[in-house]
Amino acid sequence: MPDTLHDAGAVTVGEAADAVGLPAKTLRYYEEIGLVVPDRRGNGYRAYRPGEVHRLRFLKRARSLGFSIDDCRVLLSLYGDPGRTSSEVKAIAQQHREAIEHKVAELLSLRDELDRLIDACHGDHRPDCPILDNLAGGR
Amino acid sequence: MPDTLHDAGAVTVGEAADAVGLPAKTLRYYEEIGLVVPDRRGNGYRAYRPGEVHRLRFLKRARSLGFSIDDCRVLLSLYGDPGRTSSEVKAIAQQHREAIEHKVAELLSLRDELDRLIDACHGDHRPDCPILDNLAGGR
DNA sequence: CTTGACCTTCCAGTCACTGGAAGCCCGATA
DNA sequence: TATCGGGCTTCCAGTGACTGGAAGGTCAAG
Repeated sequence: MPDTLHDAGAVTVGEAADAVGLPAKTLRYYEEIGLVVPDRRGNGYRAYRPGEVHRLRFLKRARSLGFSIDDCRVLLSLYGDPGRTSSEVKAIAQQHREAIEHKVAELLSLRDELDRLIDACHGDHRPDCPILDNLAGGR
Repeated sequence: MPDTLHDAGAVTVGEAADAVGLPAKTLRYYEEIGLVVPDRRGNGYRAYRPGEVHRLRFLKRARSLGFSIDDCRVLLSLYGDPGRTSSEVKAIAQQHREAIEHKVAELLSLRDELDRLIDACHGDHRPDCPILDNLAGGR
């Protein structure tokens, strides 16, 4: 576990995972797709430095807000770019917000349609069922 | 295209797809997973009979209501089972409704959180950005 | 020296398709 | 009869974002 002089402050994938609250598998996946690429120790073990752990935390938070991996890639690069503008960041967030809003509208419409079918179905021991009738009727 | 005496009323995958409004690829996929398995003509072509086209329409409608393929499998089997009870059907629909409701709640919570961040961000040419700050701060 | 907990890579599976390649079949035209 | 175009066949791979598992290397402790 040392290499302490060479990899000062660096931690293994398991330690980084515990520190951030993501599975180690996910960290390996993020490396594979080039999101957070740690150094390696002499034995081949990943060595996450504090900056990379920080990026992982950033990623975890962004993912928990529903941003796609591609969005996260852009957000991370903006985060690391002193020449960014806040309008670039805001645009991504707004686009994501609209996508969510759109999906909510879809789901609410589905829910309402299901509610109508569920209300129409007595739900007893008999076989006749307005839900199946609707599915079969296709309309 | 005949075989008319043997496969009366049966249509090819393309014709069935057009009739139902699903891509032919999807019909082949539904056969692969055992949802709707048509006969074959002498030349190997799929032969969808009216009953199978009907099941495909049922599937299309159920999928458009957001039911999973597994749900659809059960719904189809209930549809074809005279001994079913409407309560079985209703239970599936209610479970699906609750899953949708749950997802809506999640998305609305995400949306509200995004709204707060978006409102806090002035969105101009300057680099400082509460959205990035929040992602980086993790809290 | 062995145990056990790590770590490594690679492969497969998830869900419901979708795209594409290679090749067969059929009706219609030249 | 040759061939052309369109539709049919199968099989393989990719999507998003991981997740599970197998086979094997590494390391500190007992």
